[in-house]
Amino acid sequence: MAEKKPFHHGDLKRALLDATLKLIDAETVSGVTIRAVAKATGVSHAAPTKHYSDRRQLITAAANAVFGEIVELTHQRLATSEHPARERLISTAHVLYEYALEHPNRYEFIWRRDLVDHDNPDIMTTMNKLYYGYDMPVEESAMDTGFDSDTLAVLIWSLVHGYVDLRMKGMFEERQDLKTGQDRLPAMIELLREAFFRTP
Amino acid sequence: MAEKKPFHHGDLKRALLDATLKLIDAETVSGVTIRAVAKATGVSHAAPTKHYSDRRQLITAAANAVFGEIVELTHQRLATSEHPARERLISTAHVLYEYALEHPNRYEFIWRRDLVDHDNPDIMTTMNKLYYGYDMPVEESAMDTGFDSDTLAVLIWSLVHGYVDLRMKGMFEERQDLKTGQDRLPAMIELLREAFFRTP
DNA sequence: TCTATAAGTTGACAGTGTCAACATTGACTA
DNA sequence: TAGTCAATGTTGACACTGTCAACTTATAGA
Repeated sequence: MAEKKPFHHGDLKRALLDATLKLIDAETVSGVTIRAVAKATGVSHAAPTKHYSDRRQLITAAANAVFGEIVELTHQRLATSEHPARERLISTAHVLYEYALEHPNRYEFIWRRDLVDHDNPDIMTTMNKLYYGYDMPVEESAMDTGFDSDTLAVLIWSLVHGYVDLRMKGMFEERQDLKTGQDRLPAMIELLREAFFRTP
Repeated sequence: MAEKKPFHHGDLKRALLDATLKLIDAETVSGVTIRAVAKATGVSHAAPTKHYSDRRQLITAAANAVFGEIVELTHQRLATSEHPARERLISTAHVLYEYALEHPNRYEFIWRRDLVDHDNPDIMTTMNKLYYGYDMPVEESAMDTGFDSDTLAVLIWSLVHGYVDLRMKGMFEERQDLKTGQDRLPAMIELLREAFFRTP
């Protein structure tokens, strides 16, 4: 019990990142102050600046970690999902959807332009992996249905992101007529299935 | 030129709101500090607290003004749009889209839960007017196409909002394969037209 | 005319990010 | 093995923020 505080932390950079994610989960990204992260890691208030030059850099690193998780889950899901292209496409949509519902605070902050530097090299690398995961089934689906693949990709992305975003913001709960059905994505997916994938 | 500063401003509450919107347009919502708004209005740093108890209340008032504008535009557009329900529905989508592209900073901040109190009575009143504008053509379209109207409404909202949101965040510019087509909503709308509105 | 109160001002406080100056440690080199 | 230097951490300071209490000024109504 004598070994209290070694001057050097060992892996402070990683520890700061973990503390940041924990704070985001617990009290949204606005709870992430440099000083709070430092305190949570048991280190002086200015120590983080030695590893992350900025608050923005710290939060950007956290966003990169989150995007990484989503990439991982997407690739996993694609590896195990059914063959037909339309089902693979829908699977990728569900990954995003489920992650957002399970980690709302994380899903919210990764899109904050003021807090996350989306031009950061690491982020861009992660993003490309993400695109790769989504593009594959999109291409297949497009060939299947005869629709323009770019448009189809943007449509799926927009639809899922938009629904998740608005839902997290409580838009749909306010409406009396929409109050009942909480989980509306399945219905929307079904509607898309009918619309896009019915054989003519 | 002698009449410099009357102690009472006259309509400071309104002036503060205008200054807030101007700041949002000029440098995003993060530029809206109480003190900056006060200075822009030529008033002391604590004066705003007499009209808006909080920074949050001030920004909420600004959001209410923006939602009001969107309501106004929606109703205008519906009054002049073509009769077929599908076209009226698409018109409402375009209102949101065009407003967002013209005033990106405004469209961005109105959804910020941490800055805007969406439970505020004024906001809720404005929201209801907004829903009313969208619901009317949705109902008609649903009857036209045989799809569930709630699902259709959520789908349109989600799609437009999602596209606008992701586009503003630069998601689509990063992709080499999507770099060319900047304005992709028309194509998506066309795709929806084909998918939903083709007569079976 | 008097007075309560709405509307503004001033000064203070704690919390924030960030920087410069200093202290400690460990790794590399001679 | 000794010595040095860069990396890592600490401390103290600064300007800026939102917010509050205490004070001042002007206005509306009795």
